Amino acid sequence: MSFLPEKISDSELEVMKVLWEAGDALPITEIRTVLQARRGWEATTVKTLVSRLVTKGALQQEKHNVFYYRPLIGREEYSDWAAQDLVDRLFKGSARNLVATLVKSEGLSAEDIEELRSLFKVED
Amino acid sequence: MSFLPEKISDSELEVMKVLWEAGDALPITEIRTVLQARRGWEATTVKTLVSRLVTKGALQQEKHNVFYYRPLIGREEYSDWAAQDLVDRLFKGSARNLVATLVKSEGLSAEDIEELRSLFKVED
DNA sequence: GTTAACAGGTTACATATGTAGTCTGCCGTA
DNA sequence: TACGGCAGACTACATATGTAACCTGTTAAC
Repeated sequence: MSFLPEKISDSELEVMKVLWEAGDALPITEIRTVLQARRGWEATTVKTLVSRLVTKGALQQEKHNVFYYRPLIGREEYSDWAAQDLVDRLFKGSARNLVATLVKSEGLSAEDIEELRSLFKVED
Repeated sequence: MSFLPEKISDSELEVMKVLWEAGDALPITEIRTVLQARRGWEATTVKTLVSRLVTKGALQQEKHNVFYYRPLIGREEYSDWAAQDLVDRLFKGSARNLVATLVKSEGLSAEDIEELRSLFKVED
């Protein structure tokens, strides 16, 4: 159940997102540029977060001219884990309860529901 | 969107759960008894967590012979918020994506899916 | 070739979190 | 009525997290 070496913090997650979006390993510069624009973070802040992620085993360093960083955890994988974690912590382990909550709380539009119905049909 | 005064940490959440389950305000003793059994926490640990929750505005103290603690945030309310937070942070703001993930990741049993279909019908 | 910018490494520092101890006063029981 | 236990208040301390500066060496541009 735990392909997650350690918890990824909120700020660290921002770094992961940049790499997931890129779909490829990136050098620090690239990551920094995105996060400077997106979050206003200083270069050193980004470097710290990246280092911590490497230590945690969430990123891998690849040496070229300069280090490139590659996610060792996929976005899907992480999202699945986070969803399951939420289910376990707050929905008594029942994914159904979570979905019911989303439906009731208007988190889903009519179109969403339409699309989900087809998803469910596939599952039959 | 934010009826949550501040973030509730994992350990603090355990305290909230005890009160949510009780469905009523409880004195420290009661909370401590449950968490000592459930998590092996010392009395002072429980007291610290309760204090922090009061400071955060998640619990209210009611003075009787002794303080009773009452949740100011309901479990439903918190769960809704946490679900939405997850959706925002990892599912691009689309609850549909989260549900799709749960379906794909086998988090839902055949019976779950059956029941959800009826939920969706109600939503029509 | 001298300088400006940046990579990589190290250090910093405040707040949050997990976990718990001390101290003081009251209250119920022997 | 003396004492043991617990409430409430305060303090403690390590690790995690958010955010960033400093230092040193390289590299690219002038």
